[in-house]
Amino acid sequence: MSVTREKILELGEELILTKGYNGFSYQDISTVMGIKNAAVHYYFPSKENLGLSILKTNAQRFEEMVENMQNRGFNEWQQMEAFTKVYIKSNRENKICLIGSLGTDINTLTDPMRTELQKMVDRIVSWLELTLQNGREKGLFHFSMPPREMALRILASLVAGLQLARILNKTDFKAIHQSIWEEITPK
Amino acid sequence: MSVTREKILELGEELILTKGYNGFSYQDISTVMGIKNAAVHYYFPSKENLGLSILKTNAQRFEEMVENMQNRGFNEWQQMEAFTKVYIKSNRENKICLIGSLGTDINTLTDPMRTELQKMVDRIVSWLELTLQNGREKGLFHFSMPPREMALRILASLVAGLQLARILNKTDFKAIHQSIWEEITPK
DNA sequence: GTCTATATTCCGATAGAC
DNA sequence: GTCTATCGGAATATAGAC
Repeated sequence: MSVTREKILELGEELILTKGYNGFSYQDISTVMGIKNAAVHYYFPSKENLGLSILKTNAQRFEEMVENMQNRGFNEWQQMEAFTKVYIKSNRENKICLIGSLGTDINTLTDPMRTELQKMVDRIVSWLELTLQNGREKGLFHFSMPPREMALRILASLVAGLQLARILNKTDFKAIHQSIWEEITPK
Repeated sequence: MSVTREKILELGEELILTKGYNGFSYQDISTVMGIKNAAVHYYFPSKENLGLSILKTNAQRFEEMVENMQNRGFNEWQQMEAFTKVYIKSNRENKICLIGSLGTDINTLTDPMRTELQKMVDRIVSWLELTLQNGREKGLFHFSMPPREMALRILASLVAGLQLARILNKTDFKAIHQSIWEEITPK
């Protein structure tokens, strides 16, 4: 696959996470790369096309991470740790996550993008739910509410944690991150 | 104050909560009102001007709510309930909140808007922190982490709860809302 | 296959009509 | 004071050059 195409995908994702889907243009990408904005249209005919590709890349990245963790024999606690570490990295880089960013703009997206976003979030919540449930059965986690409720609550905390940290202070994300672990760690 | 101006403020806020700050235009407002887009510029010379007014209106609305609750002698539990009810209403109307919406677009906002947003969120977190702390001292709430940590965690859950609910399913917000109360209700 | 010149539409904003 | 006609520029996208 072309290196230019890869670079466009990378820049596009970064722009969605920093300026929002409706807050960046092909110009933003092309000027950084030293080409004309229309050159970007060669690789991604429409902005929706680019957005969709970024979404699919992310969904795939998630699947690879899960697969990789299972190949390495990570237990549920280690898997949760790896998942939250992705968010810690985003916070360090002043980025929010794809879910929070596209969640804001969802009503301006086309159906294919909306569907892909739903699919990805649904998959992440299901994985979180299963990981929490299995981990609790093994005594790695402690909580009393239904696993899906806990999964949604943790994901929500992480997603908006990044947004709040960008508005207020980076260290506020650490507090939110810590509170999650305080809630599920066995006493 | 002019009724046209009021209507513009109302529509502008709704658009920020449904399509995002960079996802709506003066056209969206003017067509609904049956006027030309330039007429909106008479009341709000620039989009930043409109955004700032919407932010200040919201901050003021929050202060009025707090004042009103204290005048009525609401205890901390009742105050928290009233606060979360605002989010339940937003969820019913398929809207996210101003914090989540502008949090996504923060890097595309002007300094005055960013400052106003920070001020508002800071105020809400401080109020939440104090309410949680006082309520805990009275035995109305039960939690072990620092009040500010809990305040950030609850706000994050509410903010992204709306975003997740819009992506997945309205009922998912109810699960998140319930999990908050399960966490702070004394056993 | 890769990119540029160019078209089209829409956005935010100004000057001026009533 | 209230609104419209209109502008300059930016955004997305196409046709065609190399």
